[in-house]
Amino acid sequence: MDGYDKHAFEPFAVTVDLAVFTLRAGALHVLLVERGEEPYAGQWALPGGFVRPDESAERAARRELGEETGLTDVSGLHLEQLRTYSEPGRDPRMRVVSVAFAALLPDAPEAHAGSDAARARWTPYDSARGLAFDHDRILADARERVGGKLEYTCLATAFCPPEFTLGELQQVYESVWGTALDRPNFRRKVLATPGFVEAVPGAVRLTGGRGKPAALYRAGPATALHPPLLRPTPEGRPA
Amino acid sequence: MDGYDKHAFEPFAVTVDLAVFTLRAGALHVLLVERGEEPYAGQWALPGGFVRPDESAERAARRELGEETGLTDVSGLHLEQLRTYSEPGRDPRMRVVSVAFAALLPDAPEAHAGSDAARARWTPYDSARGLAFDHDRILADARERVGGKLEYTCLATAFCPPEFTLGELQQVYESVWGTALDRPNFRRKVLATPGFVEAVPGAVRLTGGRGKPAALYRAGPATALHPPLLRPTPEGRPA
DNA sequence: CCTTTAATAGTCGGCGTGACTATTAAAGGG
DNA sequence: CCCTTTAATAGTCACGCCGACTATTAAAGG
Repeated sequence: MDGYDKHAFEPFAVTVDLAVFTLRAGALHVLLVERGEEPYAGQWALPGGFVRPDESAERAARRELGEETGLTDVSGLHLEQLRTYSEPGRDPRMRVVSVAFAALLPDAPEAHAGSDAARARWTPYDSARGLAFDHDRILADARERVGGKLEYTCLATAFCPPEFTLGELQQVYESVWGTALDRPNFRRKVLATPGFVEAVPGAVRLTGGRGKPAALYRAGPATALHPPLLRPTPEGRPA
Repeated sequence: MDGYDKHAFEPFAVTVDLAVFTLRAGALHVLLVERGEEPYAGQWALPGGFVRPDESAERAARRELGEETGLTDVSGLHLEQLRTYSEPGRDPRMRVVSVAFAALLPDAPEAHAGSDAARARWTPYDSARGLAFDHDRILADARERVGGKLEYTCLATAFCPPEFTLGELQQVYESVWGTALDRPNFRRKVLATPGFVEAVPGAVRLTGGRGKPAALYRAGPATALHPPLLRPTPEGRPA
């Protein structure tokens, strides 16, 4: 922040990159766009774009989110700054630093190819490899961050529609963490956390097949989880 | 990352800002510099500077850290990217986005005024208010992040010299969290976590006054804490 | 009406942890 | 040289959370 008059001011391009997650058929999916131009033409990449001079990175990210998903209202969606990637050479053409964001969508509307991309597609997380630039790394960082936030925040409800069943909420955790959870224990934990979810009186959702319909819940006012809901460790990681 | 040919490329200045913490006399201190030029001339600010064209933000932060602290070797110090601040207008002169970092120092060598700053000083955290730009906000975010990381990582040893007592380690937690901890419980917890600390056989440190000298420990190989060492909640925060 | 499916309710033991008390070790003063 | 002081170290106890598991209930479909 200091020394404008002593050092030369070096211009950078500033972009945002978005890791947009959603759940489809119980599996974690991420929004990818196919690049139409060199470099990496024809390869898949995270959606993103330039930050305009009159907007913050957060605002640019939300604007891009609307453009790429085709959603008309993205104001309520959870958008979280991950970190900034600034290695020289991460873009072969010019010096560009990118502020990465993670976003969570309840439903998955069909992707709209933005102005710059050839195509856009929801891709299962496990199939999203070999992305352009350093986007493999960004995507992995995003998933790790979201997984961690599920532990100690109420973020999981951001993946769900306004009214959801506890089973659906559990699927959020299982998909992001990649582990199975015990249903009664999950239920007990969620209901014991004040303000996490609140019951919608009398409302039920048919499971599609047979069996008892599940009760519906809404996201509560709480944002933090005390105590946290820790993901099962495949044996503690000492290092 | 897309659309270089369709949108105008807008240049930004990219800087790093550093929240450098240390412990002095058992209290959390932060490194501040006095601005020599407008705007905010005469006010205190976080140290920082421009990212050069050939370096990443991390590298720029480490370079600035060396310049401002006067330390000859900053390679082993913990440096962590916080987030990026990009609000238009956060600098009245030009469009500048700043990548903020937090750093932890074991000892507190006297501060060297960098090339750009009038003075540099270690300041008690509680007295560090009214900083230039949005640095009040950055500093608060940094403290919150460091406090959180103490819960589930072994970061606390980064505040300590190579060999330290458990009492010193406890002071790290108490200073950053601003709460008192029960000594026997803290000791039990730390020693029960494999790889957090390892005893230095036979070595002791005089406490300065009377009383039994404390045993010395070194930082262990672990980086994560399982289970976490949660800070006492002044009654759970539901919202 | 019976079967099926899944939600919901309840139990039990272990472990981590907060609160607390007791003991030990060593430095410094008299 | 002993005795006081100071702080480290050891140990106890009960509560609460949580993982693992079993039992019951409710409703849809054949």
